[in-house]
Amino acid sequence: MARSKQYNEGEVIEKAMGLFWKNGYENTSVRMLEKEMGINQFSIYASFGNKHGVFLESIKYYKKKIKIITDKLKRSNNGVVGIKQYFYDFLDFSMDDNCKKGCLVANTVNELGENGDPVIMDELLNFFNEIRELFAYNLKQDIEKDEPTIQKQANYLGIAMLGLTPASKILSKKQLEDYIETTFLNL
Amino acid sequence: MARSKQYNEGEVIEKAMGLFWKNGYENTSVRMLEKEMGINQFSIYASFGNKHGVFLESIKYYKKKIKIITDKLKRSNNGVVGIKQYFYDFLDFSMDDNCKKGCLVANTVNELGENGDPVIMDELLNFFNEIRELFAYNLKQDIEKDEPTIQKQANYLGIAMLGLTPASKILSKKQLEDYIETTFLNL
DNA sequence: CTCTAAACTAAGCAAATGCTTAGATTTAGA
DNA sequence: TCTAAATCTAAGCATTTGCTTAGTTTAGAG
Repeated sequence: MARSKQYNEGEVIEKAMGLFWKNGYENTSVRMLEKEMGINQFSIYASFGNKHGVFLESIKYYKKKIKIITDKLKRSNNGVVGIKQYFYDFLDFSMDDNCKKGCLVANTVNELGENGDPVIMDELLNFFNEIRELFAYNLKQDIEKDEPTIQKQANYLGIAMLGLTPASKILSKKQLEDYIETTFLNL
Repeated sequence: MARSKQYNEGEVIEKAMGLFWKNGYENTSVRMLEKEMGINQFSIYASFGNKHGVFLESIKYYKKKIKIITDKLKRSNNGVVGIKQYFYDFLDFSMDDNCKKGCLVANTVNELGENGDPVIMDELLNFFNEIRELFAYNLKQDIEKDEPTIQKQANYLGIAMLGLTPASKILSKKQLEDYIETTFLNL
């Protein structure tokens, strides 16, 4: 009946996500997206409505991408040892040819703060809570821990995870590794 | 000989810092600064050169402002107990009529990343190191600790401090307090 | 008081922003 | 093969960005 799209929406969103991850929301312009995604502005607006829409899809794509390491943690059965491995896996995940991008979710929380769009902020808080619950699930494998301890430690590890993002932007890998080691010392 | 300035540079920088702290660098426009500082754009450029200059002065002013709580830590003689109090003091410091602004330094690290202006990034890294050294100084008061332990713990606490900023933007005060408690459990 | 040098106001600059629209191009079904 | 519908290109829209400049006001030395 008519012409078909000459691009794959998933593929172009992956590229968009890369830009947002590296530069943040405001510091990524539609012109930059156009160039990186390899399609015209018209096509961007036709597929995703507006810049906000491209960003929301990018967040979803990020979650899909990070699923590789969260699934690994889900399969792990070592309690706190598995979570510690998750921290190291995340360091690799967030490092892209020596460019420290941190976590897209943490970056966005930092940029938009509490004045950010409610739809986006809700998405981000949900992501944080999923990770926290996953930590709690794994901590339960350490049989000696009671429920209040598990919840406190899961919360602690969630925030420690968030902290890795600003830290990774100014510190050396050695310092980050020392940090992870000390973080898990008293659990 | 000529007209004198009708504003105090320190006073207007305090207001500028408030905006940068709340909104970040890119999300604060010169028009917004003009309004908040209460002076014309011409005066801004006459006093500080450009937006970048206003921001640098704002960072310096922030350091001066946070000195109140770092000085308190310097005077403290309780080792790790004093540092823990510093964490709580910082929570109060960064909370402004229920608006969670985090730490201006951490915010900027997050926004600009490693692509940020070298002069600014240097200023930020210096600030982090000063805090880390202050932590080390206080940790030395705990006589049972050896030097390598002190350095690792100081690094750990510095990053934990950084993490408080993204965390404060989505989590409750209770969660942040739990986090601080767990952070200091095994030090 | 006068005069000059600095500080003021406000209009305006080019460039970049998010988004739209007019028109050419392509493709699949009649 | 023709036609209609969806895609594409690229120019252009109003607004905002950081910064400048022309022209007025003001204060203090002589």
